[in-house]
Amino acid sequence: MTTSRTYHHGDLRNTLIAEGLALLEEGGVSKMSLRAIAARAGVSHAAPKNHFANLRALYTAMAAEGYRRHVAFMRAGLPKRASRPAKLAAAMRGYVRFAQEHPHLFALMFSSDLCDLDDAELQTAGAESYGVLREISAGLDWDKADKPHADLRAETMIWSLVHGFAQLSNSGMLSTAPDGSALPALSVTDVVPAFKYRS
Amino acid sequence: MTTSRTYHHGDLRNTLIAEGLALLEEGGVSKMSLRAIAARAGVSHAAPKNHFANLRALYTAMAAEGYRRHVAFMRAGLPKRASRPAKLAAAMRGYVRFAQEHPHLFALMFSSDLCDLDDAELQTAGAESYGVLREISAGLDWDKADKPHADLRAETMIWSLVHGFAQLSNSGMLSTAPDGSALPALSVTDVVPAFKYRS
DNA sequence: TGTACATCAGTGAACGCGCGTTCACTGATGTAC
DNA sequence: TGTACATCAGTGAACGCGCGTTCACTGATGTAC
Repeated sequence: MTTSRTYHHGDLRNTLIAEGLALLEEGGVSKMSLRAIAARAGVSHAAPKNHFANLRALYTAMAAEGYRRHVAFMRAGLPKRASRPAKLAAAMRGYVRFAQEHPHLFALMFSSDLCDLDDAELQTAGAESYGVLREISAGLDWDKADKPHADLRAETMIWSLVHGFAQLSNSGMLSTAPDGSALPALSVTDVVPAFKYRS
Repeated sequence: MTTSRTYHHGDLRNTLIAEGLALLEEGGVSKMSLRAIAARAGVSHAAPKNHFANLRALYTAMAAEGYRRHVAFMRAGLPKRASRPAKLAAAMRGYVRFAQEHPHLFALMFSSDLCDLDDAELQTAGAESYGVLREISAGLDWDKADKPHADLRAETMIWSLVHGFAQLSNSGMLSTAPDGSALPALSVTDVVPAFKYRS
């Protein structure tokens, strides 16, 4: 947002996405509305119509931006020259750390209630995020590598594991036992099965 | 709902929970409201106040009932006399099948936006559900069983795996590849690492 | 067995609120000549 | 370089809607005597 305001904003589309994400991080889904986001962007609540057909389209664009940040998070922690297992561990930790640091955004990215999950831009961004785990887990050799679809099973296992861990962690279910007592903090990598790579 | 209606309903509390769950299954979270549930129960929308302080309390009671059904689902598929690995596989499949057959209820049960996750009744019901997996994965011996918190790590791995698999499955992300092509259908048990039991 | 009365669990109208959307409008910008 | 004009991207008021909540009320039930 520039200090010298003009009648025309200049970059309202991106500003709406950015302010929407900021509002989401602060207050969660329940605090988001077209009016609140427009107000934060310093614009009347009818202005977004020029850039997004409806609220759902704005949420979808926010989710796509979420995936881009998600990819960046995973890539940021990836050591350049390291063993593949070390890279996999880094990517898994990045996945979970993103979810933990941006719980509301993480939830938005998987919410069919709020986003159009079939949107092309969202699909593209999501595919790139998924691709990070996919690449690293290709050729991952574990107990059932002889069974069909070895690579698919490996990437599905890794993805389920990090995704479930992230969700449960965000629900507070990994830090407190059913009886209410505190649990020792586990990392997602404490919970990956043993494996090696075929190649 | 009885056919001969009286002024006093007789079992409105349970009816509200049941009709709320029915509405949730049919239309998802966005179709739920106090007014809609009351109308479904054949009662004015002020009547629920006598049984639930607010909407959140009703949602929380619905989620608790969800956990009870969740437990029943997992237990229903458990073979009485079978190896522990076979029991674990059955419980995992029950967990995922529940989520797939009741996606909206499953989402409600983990939603801090809608439910009071600290509610005593909800905690009790949730602990029993968690307990099923916990019991079966106690003593599960996998690659890192010598490391600390072996049992905690085992149950966390199993839980993360089934939970993540269920979530991703419900988001449609396990049936369609990033490029849009169809994927072979995997079961959650295709994705569990090898293990044996210590005892 | 009948009556009085407190309590419980409903009714239905009204309230205020925030929402997304619509609409006539207007200021700013870019282009043609 | 100046003017006319189309187009773009805003404004702000108004709309209707569904929501949860409140409130005075009333019918049904249970209990005391």
